[in-house]
Formats: sequence, structure tokens, C-alpha cells
Amino acid sequence: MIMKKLTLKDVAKQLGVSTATISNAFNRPDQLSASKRTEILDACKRIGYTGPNRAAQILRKGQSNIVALVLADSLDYMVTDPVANTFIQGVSRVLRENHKHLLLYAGDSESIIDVVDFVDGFICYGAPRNPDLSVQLKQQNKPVVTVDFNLEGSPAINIDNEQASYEIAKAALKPGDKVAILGLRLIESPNTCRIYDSPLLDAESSITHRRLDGYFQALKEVDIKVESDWIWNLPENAGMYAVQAAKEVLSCHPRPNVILCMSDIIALELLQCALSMGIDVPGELRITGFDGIEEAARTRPYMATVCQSSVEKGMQSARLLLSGENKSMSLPYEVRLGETI
Amino acid sequence: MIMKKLTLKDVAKQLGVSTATISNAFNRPDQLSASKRTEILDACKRIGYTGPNRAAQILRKGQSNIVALVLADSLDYMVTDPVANTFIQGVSRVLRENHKHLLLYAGDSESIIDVVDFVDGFICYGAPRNPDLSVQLKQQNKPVVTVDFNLEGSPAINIDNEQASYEIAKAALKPGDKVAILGLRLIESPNTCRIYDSPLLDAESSITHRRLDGYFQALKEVDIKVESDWIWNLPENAGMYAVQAAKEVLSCHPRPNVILCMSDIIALELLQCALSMGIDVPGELRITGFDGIEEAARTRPYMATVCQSSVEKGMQSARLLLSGENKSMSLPYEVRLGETI
DNA sequence: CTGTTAGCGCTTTCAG
DNA sequence: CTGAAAGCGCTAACAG
Repeated sequence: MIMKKLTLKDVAKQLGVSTATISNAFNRPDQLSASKRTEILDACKRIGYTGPNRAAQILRKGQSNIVALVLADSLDYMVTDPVANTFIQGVSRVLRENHKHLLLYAGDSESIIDVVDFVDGFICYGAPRNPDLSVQLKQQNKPVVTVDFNLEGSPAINIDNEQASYEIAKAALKPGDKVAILGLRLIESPNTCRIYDSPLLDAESSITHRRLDGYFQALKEVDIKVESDWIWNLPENAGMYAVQAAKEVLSCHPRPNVILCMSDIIALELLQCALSMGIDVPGELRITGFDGIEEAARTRPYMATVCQSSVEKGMQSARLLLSGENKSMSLPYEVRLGETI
Repeated sequence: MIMKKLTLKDVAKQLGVSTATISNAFNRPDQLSASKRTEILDACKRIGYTGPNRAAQILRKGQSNIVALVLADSLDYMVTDPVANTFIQGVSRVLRENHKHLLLYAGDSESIIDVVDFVDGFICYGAPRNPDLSVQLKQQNKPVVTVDFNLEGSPAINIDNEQASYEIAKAALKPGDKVAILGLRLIESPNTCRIYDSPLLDAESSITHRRLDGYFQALKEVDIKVESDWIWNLPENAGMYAVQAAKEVLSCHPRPNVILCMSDIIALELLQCALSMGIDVPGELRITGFDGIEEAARTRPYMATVCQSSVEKGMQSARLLLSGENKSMSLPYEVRLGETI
């Protein structure tokens, strides 16, 4: 039996009360007697009215209980990235507790106008690939929380990428090492390649440039130079690019004996590649990662890396958004020495 | 400069035309001259009107361009599961092409009434942990596509789990083997445990019971019996439970020399555990997985498993939903023998 | 504590 | 091709 969906008005008529009373029964318990309320709610359940239409509520109240999570790039890349999906996990946990829903939004979308009118706010994870989004986000007035980058006027959540990178590099390096760096989104390029003297992408605000700064600081202290033809750029944190870079760097003559990787995904592919070439790690080659994803603890030898809690980041950013406060915060990290250095 | 958001009415007044004309300029190009249209659109851009309010459009048109992806369990579990997130990747790719947005919905939510009024349809990935959702999904009239399970009246996408499991087990087994099974969601239990004679959960519709059927068929053909105290149940496809089960099964005396795992996550943790105990794989212990996640190809030895394309599944299910057709389909899989059997 | 009413911002017939 | 007007279904102020 298919029947037309009941409206609040229909129900009010059927029960012989006003529409306001029905509405109040669902939304504002304090506006009517408890007995009347349960009476109405029971009657609604009986006749099959599940409550006010959400689309109408969204328009009327200007609130949808939907939070948009703007990811740095297309969902295609982001959703399978263990760092990103652990972050999403954290966000979803807090949203759930607060009866909010999660809309995933790609950072390479054309604009946010598709959703800005109805979502309750934005969590922005990494600088969106399409820079227009940052501008639009600044111009609209729904609350925004940014993570791993900054947007004027909005609270941000970060870790100290520079200091963390400095520490892991410092732990890995010895005087006289031959060092290469496998970096991420350092220059504008759709391909895996060495950076040479390409113009740097977003050099002040991007976290990967902070990591680079940290590496350089450590390198300087042990008096090692890394030329720009020994710094690779990966366009995305994906296995495919990592394999390409790993093969390139491992086939250099002379070969580096330390490789600093800006993510665990990169480091893991490099490790896998090195082992299958019969290279001894860490004897002939030391490797460091970044992020502390789970798989990095499952390899043998297990990875030296910087562990940051993406779950915690996700939870904090969701809490921050829901609280409405404008307080940026820096989260802790932990350097894990592992067996690869 | 913060200003009140413009409405279509405001704009109509400012430009000295009727509201319908503005609306048509944005939504129905055929309803007015091309020149008038561009004139209006330009004017809108100039005065900062980005188009009709989406919340109002949703109410009025009954269409939001949002698709809800109902996952089997809480997002907490699902989003970091490589099988699930590869599926999400496929879905998102197709939605993107069609300018639809993705709302993630937990399968352990109380109900779908929070969103049913405004989403355009549901993709349901695995039987929702809360069985009420299945009922509600059946009762409402937005389009639904199910994946890895069936819902009366809605098209479904599956692979032949029983046949696939039969094949991988058949490849792994030799007469006289001592076999254990690490299963998934076979019984109702929040813990890792042996199933003994607990009542089976959802035995007709669940894919993991189909996998069990496939294993048993293969076992029967080589005349091997597996008692219910050598069948483990994991409540979720998560590393934590897998480690528990791996330790339990590997500390049995006598120890099984073949372990059939219902997912790669389980198989990988088992492998890792076995290797760290000094057990030779596949010499002393053969292992099979299921799913064909990427990490299963990166281990040494690399995993024998059933590869199914979750991306493809995701893409097909999104296409199916958007097409509105009611055609169920079965997708192919591939048995990869690997080095663990 | 209950009922009436004016919109939220838009789309879409229907006359002109 | 354009404009006037009736809602989509609901909420919240206000009067009773």
C-alpha cells in the first residue's frame, strides 16, 4: 500500500489540533504538557507520521545537521589514503555523538555554492587543490575549521611539521651521508619528477614545505647539502607515484644511503622496492617516513616515522567546529625511531 | 563588508524583471532569449548573486543532488577498511561525474528519517548492522541500490562469494590438512571467539556465510572436517580483532597447517603474527585471504586471495542508482594464488 | 498551554 | 517570451 506522504498539516487536521502543537510535540517539549505530547507522538506513530519533513526544516530553520568535510583533493585520492581516512574516522566519531551528518566534499570541486546554503559548517582538511574554494570559504559566513593549513579568520588545527621533520631527520643522519628527499606537492606538476628549480607551490602555507624546512635545518647541522635534483616531487600521496619515485631514486649512481620521505605511503613503497632489489635496510639504506600509519608498524624492518594521531585531529576539528569557538590549536606528535634508521 | 545574502526576489527587483525570469535564467535556458539570459547572469555575477538558494530548491524541487551511502556499520569501522574505502572511491568517482554529492551514513544509526526527506537515493553497502534500516529502506520510496546483500524490490550488486571461496580453498587444501577458519560476522558477538554452536547470524543473506559454504564444499571434496571450535568469529573486519584471533589460532596444539581467512585484513595480521613466531609460510602454514586489497600484494610472501574490484563495484552501484533501472548484476572476481599456499 | 498567521526562498503553472 | 500568484512543509512570534 503506497500512500502519499503525510504532512504536519494533515496530521494536525486528523488529530484535531493546530499545526503548532504537532510541531512543538516534535521540537519543543517544553511548549506543551507531557501527557499531550506523548498522546500526539503515539498517534503520529500509529498513523505513520515520522516527524516534520527535513527538507522543509532545513529551509525554515537554516540548519541541516550536515557538516561538509572539504578534502584537499578529489575523493578518489583522499578516501583511500590512510592518513585522510583515519582523519575522517575521527571526524565521524564526533559528528555521530552530536547527531550530525557527514558530507564529503572534493577539494578540486568547482565551488562550494552547491552546498553552502544548507550545510551547517565546513571542516577543511588540507589546502583545497582548487584555490577558489579557499576564497569562497572565506567569503561565506558558515563556520569553518581548517586542518593542516590556515585560512584567515578561521580557527586551525596543526602539528609542528617543521620541528617534527627536524627531529626525525636529525635522528637518521650521520656526517657524510648521501641524502635524497621524496617530497609531496612541493611544485605544481601532475607527475613524479625531481624539483630542480621549478617554482615552489604554496611555499609559505603548505605543510610539506614546513617539512622540507625541518629537513634542511637538520641537514645543515650535520653539514650535508641536498641538491634540487635529489629532491623528488610526488603530486599525490598515492602508491603509484611512490613506486615511480622509489625506482628512480634507487637507480641513481651513486645511490643515496639515506632517503627522507614526506609520508609513510612513500616510505613503505620505497622500503618494499629496496628490499626486492636486495638492498639492506638500514645497513645500506636508511629510510624515514611521516604520519605513523598502521601499516608502517607492520613492516619488517618497521618504519622510522613521525606519528601523529589523525583520529585525534579529526575529533578535535569536529569538536572545534561544533563548539563555535575561534581557538586554533597545535597537536602533539611522536618520533618513532623504528628499525629503518 | 558583510551584507545580507541576496535572494532571487531582491535581484529581480534590482534588475527590474520578474522572479520567474531570474529563476529561468538559472534553471531553464529555453524559457528566455539567450541574450537576455547572459545579460541577467552577468548582472547577477556583478552584484554578487550566486544563484538560487539550495535549501529552497531542495524543498521546492524535492531534489538535492545528495546521495546517501549507507555503510554496513559505524563510519568508525568502515572508513578505514580498505575494502570499504575502495568502494567509496568508486562511488565517489561516478557521483562526481554526475554532479552529485556524497553523504556517508552509518549502518548502526537509529533510522534513516534524518535524511530520507532530502536525499535523492541510497546506496546500501552490506547489510546494515541495525536491521531496522533495511525495513525503513524498503518502506520509503526513494531509489535504493544494495551491494553485497539483497533487499526485496531493489536492484543488487554482488559477486559469487560461494564459488570464489570454493576456488581459493580448493587451491589451498591437500588431503590430511589440519584446517582452521577465521570468519567474519558469523554469529552475534561483540568479541573475537570461536563459534562453537552459537546461533548463526543472518545465515541466508550474509556474504560471509556464503564464503563459509564455499569453504565447506571444498573441504568436503578433500574429505576434511573442520569442527566449530576451529572456526573463529570476528565481529568486525579490523586489525585489532584479527590480531586476537591470529594469536589464539596459532597457539593451538596441534596447530593447523592451513588457515582460511574471510578477509585480507585478517589474513595479513595472521601472516605477520606467524612470521614473528618463526613459523614458515607456506611450509608449515598455508594462508588464504579474501578481497584482494593492495597491501596483500605488498607482503612477503604475498597473499593468496580472491581479488574483487571494489572500485568497480562502487562505480557500478552508483551508475545503477542514477540510471534508475532495476537490474541486479553479478561482478567478476579473480583467484590469485600468491605465495602463501 | 493552544491556535493563527506570516514568511523561509524558490519554482511553476497560467494568463497576458 | 514575460509577470503574477499559489504553494513546497514547516517554524516561531504573537495573541488568546
